[in-house]
Amino acid sequence: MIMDWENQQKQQQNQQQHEELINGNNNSSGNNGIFVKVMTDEQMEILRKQIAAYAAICEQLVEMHKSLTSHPDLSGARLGNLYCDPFVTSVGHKITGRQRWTPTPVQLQILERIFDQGNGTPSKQKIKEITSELSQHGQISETNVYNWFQNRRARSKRKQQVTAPNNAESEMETEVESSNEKKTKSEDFQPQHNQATRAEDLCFQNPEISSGMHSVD
Amino acid sequence: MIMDWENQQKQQQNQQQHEELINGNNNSSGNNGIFVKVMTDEQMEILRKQIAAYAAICEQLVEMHKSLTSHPDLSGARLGNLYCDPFVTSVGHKITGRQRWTPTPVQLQILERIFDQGNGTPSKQKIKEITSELSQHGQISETNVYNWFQNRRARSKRKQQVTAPNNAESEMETEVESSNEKKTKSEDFQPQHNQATRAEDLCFQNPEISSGMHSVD
DNA sequence: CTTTTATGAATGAAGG
DNA sequence: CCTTCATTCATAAAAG
Repeated sequence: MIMDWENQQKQQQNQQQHEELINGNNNSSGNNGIFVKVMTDEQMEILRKQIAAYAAICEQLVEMHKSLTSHPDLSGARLGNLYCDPFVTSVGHKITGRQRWTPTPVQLQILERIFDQGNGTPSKQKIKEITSELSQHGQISETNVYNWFQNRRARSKRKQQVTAPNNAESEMETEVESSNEKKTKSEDFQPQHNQATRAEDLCFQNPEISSGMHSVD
Repeated sequence: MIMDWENQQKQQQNQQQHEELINGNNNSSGNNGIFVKVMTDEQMEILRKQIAAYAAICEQLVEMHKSLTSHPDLSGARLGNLYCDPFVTSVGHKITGRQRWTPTPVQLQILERIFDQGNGTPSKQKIKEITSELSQHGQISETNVYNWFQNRRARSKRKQQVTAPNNAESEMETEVESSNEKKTKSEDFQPQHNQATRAEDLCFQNPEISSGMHSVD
């Protein structure tokens, strides 16, 4: 469930691998069950609802916030103070200080979006704009943005190189890649047991996934 | 400000569904093949991040309200209900875990041997060779080898660092920050204090909020 | 089963 | 741009 993912994001919890056994739940025919990563319609629907729930919560919170804050000064920068955690106040020094920037999820999404827009050349001016926008979502500098794009491109390239190192002279279909290489992980290594079936593209990047997803049924 | 998350929604990515007909060619006993959605690892990763982003946003908003309103229970409790999703249980567990390469004893032995030979930087070509050799003893990829050497070197170095500094230990009051002391780098960005909007780092990290928000099960 | 540790992998930043 | 390093994250394995 969702919780598991969040736990992963936070700290190490024990968790175990789980592969869905297809056809294991609705059919007892002699179908020996293959292990793949797969979602049934039911699960898709569940996921959709879950995400929709998140979206709804966000909306509600935004609304609540809007109505609750009739004071203009309460918004924006003030929010940062919410995060005054015991660490900072107690030491006020370097304990909490992480020396390297880490993009917030929101920032990351924006960055990814910009990256996917194809304008592979983040010009100096562009960087400024982006930085400006992102700074509304957390501390950031132009250097951070620059580095991010630099790394993003390099690594996306390297990954492609691994994926298709076989073509030397024949030109492949060099389209469709921009949308394809937004993924960030999962390399070419083979898990010891079994590899999942491959499929075409599925893009869940958009929160409006909900409308898209249930159209399948 | 923070809830500019509408921006995220603007990101119109091409999203499409893909249905995989599993066992559709056989199995006509009652149910003629079921449609399921197959997701690749990358897609799973994307989804995971997407949801994590939502989670982070929601958490931030929740915190925000707790502070802005005098009734922390108001927002908190209400929100909890939104998560009461009866369906979650049907998915039950995580859909897919990320898997990682684990060197076989033989592979490990070979790697250690090569590492001890002193060649600190296995070039790309070298990596290929090593990978080739190791693949005879189990599933492996160049990336795995690359990572292994990276990690091996880094950790070997760190260990030395801990063992070596036995000289001039006069004021070992605040130890462990040895690497931090010489961190006179250009702090282009502000080491964030109260402005942080990163859920991973601060108060949101504790499971309490999570459990509060996810009153599933 | 839960907690801890070891380690593969991801990634921001520096160097060239 | 590309490579390398340092740090952090996530998880398989080990310990309790």
